[in-house]
Amino acid sequence: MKLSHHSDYALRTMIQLATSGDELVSIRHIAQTYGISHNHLMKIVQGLGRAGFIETVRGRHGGLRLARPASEISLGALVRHTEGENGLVDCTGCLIAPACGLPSVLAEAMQAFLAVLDGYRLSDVASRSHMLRALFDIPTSAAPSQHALDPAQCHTN
Amino acid sequence: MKLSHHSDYALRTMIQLATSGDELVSIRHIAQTYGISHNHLMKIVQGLGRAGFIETVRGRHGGLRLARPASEISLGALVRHTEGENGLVDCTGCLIAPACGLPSVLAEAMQAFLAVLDGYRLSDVASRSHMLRALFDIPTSAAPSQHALDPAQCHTN
DNA sequence: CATTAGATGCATTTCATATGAATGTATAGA
DNA sequence: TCTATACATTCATATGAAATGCATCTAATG
Repeated sequence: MKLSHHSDYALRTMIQLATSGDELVSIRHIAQTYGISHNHLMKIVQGLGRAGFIETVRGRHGGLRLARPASEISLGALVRHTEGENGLVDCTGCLIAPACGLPSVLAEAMQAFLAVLDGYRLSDVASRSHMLRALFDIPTSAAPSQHALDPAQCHTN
Repeated sequence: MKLSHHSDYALRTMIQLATSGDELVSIRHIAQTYGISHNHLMKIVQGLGRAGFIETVRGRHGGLRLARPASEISLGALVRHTEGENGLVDCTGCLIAPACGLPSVLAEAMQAFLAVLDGYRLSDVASRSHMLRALFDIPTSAAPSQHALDPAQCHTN
């Protein structure tokens, strides 16, 4: 059982945007950061845009930014969006479907999975902003939009 | 996020074996029940055998049966086996891996998922034995647990 | 010893996913 | 206004894991 690359890249994109604050970041730049296909990321971004997670700005100097603060974006909502809401198994055509107790158990397990993610927000997984900015090669001058609190505070470990 | 067909078929096989009691059931028969590839199911079965979930009997009138009572087989253990124990994402090569908070959150969610499955046993999802026996076309005379009767019933085609 | 059924390795096919290419649309700046 | 840049959209292609098929081996039964 694996998260699709689609979800993986969507989450990484969101982390990069969270770290970049109000700065616009281009799809090309993000794709280069992770060494993935520009075209592929484009489609993922469109999904994120349509779902209201990010804002996209066209034209020269365009790019992406979060539509809301990272602290207001639920990881559960993100994963629900990127993974779709379909069940873990497809029982259509299965002979024993009417008598099978599996779907309900799997649905319960899936709910538990998503419930954990609902308890975290984007800001929780992008909390090491100092380290992340270094990795993303963001100049420290371009501080994350809101108040710049003590960078030492960001370290969670 | 989906369970692999591999897991799906493994679980279905286990349900059929649970419903068949001590009777040996051939791989061919199970494959025909679900309309899937005999060869494919063979490999899944081998995995279940090596992991100690089932007993396999070679030779004429051979087949499969559960290695332990269905009430002692945990669904969590089964899914852990069929899905492997690898994480939901592969972070090797990801630039931000050292600062990324995602893996730990996903691991926690996965644990919650498996914890739910650990709370159920094979017998829980195969509990509608009367209905299942009808679907599997198991004669009601062949009681769920005990001895075999009519040898003619062994032939699957 | 012939038949049945699981064990195993290898080749092939299938299909969702990922990638690439081409074109359209919107914005900024010279 | 013109050009460069960047997101939007559609269609075509490539890739890789999963599934399937085939051949051969081992084991058990009558």
